[in-house]
Amino acid sequence: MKKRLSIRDIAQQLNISITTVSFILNGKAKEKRISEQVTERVLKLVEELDYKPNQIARSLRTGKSKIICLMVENISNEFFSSIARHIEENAFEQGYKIIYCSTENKPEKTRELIKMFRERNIDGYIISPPEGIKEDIQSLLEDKLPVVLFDRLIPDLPTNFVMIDNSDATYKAIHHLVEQGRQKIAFITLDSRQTQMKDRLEGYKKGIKEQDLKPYVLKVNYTDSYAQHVTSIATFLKKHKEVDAVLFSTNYLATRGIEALNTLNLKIPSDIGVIAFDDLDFFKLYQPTITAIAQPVEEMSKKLIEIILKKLEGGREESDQEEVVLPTQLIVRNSSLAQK
DNA sequence: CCCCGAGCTACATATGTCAC
DNA sequence: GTGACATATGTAGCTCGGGG
Repeated sequence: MKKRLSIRDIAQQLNISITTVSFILNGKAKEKRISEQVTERVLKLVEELDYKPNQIARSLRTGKSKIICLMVENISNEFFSSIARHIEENAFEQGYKIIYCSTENKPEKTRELIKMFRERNIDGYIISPPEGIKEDIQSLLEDKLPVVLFDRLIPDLPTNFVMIDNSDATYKAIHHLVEQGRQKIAFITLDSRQTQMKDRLEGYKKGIKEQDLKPYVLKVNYTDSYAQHVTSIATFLKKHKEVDAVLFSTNYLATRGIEALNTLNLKIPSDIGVIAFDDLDFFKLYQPTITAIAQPVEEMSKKLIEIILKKLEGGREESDQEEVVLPTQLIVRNSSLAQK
């Protein structure tokens, strides 16, 4: 069995100490006043032998892994994957790597993932938490591990977070639909106690109440399949034929909802107006184009990584909690416009 | 007193060794 | 067979020695 090259091999081959090699590889040659000759010889040999420091050993010594985990609901969702992409890029620039994983909104799976990350000495946690993991997050906080939540909060647990103004987002959407002459506006959402879902519902209700309209709300199960969602939405709309506009609380409910409208042969926007949450590429390309509530993905990502790095590098200075709430933008397209 | 760099140790965990 | 103790792993950070 071939043994992996270690820093010791480099040192022995050049007849210098391990420490010297370590200094040079960590960019401290100047600071430690190591001669240019030695520095060069080390770098050359490292290159020749293609030596790579053992990250496990390194993290054993330093207690740092230079890895941040990003736990999202579902990495295949375009919203989360584009957040992930931006975070990865920002982290990479700072010498950090990202590990993604999907919680699937399951507390048991999330718990196991957090446990695994702790055992692997992961430096920081960026999490969009499912319900039921308050204790786990709390224990991370107690151990002074850098944690930032995003997309949703855990009620009664003070943490760093980056969010959007969910209630304002749906409120503005209702306002726009009313402006376009819609009067029977339905809200299709998840049966969920997650804060972002509660807030989106609240914004809807506020808008409806202010306009003195009748609320139409459908709550579907998160765990239901694609087909089940399509059926539930179609059934709901068949039952409430007077509905003339639909606001969807997530991007996947919107795509499934559009499919439901197609099965019912309802035309957008003449029969029914549509607004989706999140600005997916699909909504720009679909005919008619779909009006969408866009989250500031780039800014959210930037903030997230900024906060986590600040906690990471800033030592243990008991810096206060960072609470960021960003505005959304309603991107008006054809699906919500008034009919002449 | 400075410069260069060698030597030692902590870190977490698994496996080995030895006395009983 | 069991429990106690020793050793090995790769690295970074600190201390300090030796030569000038």
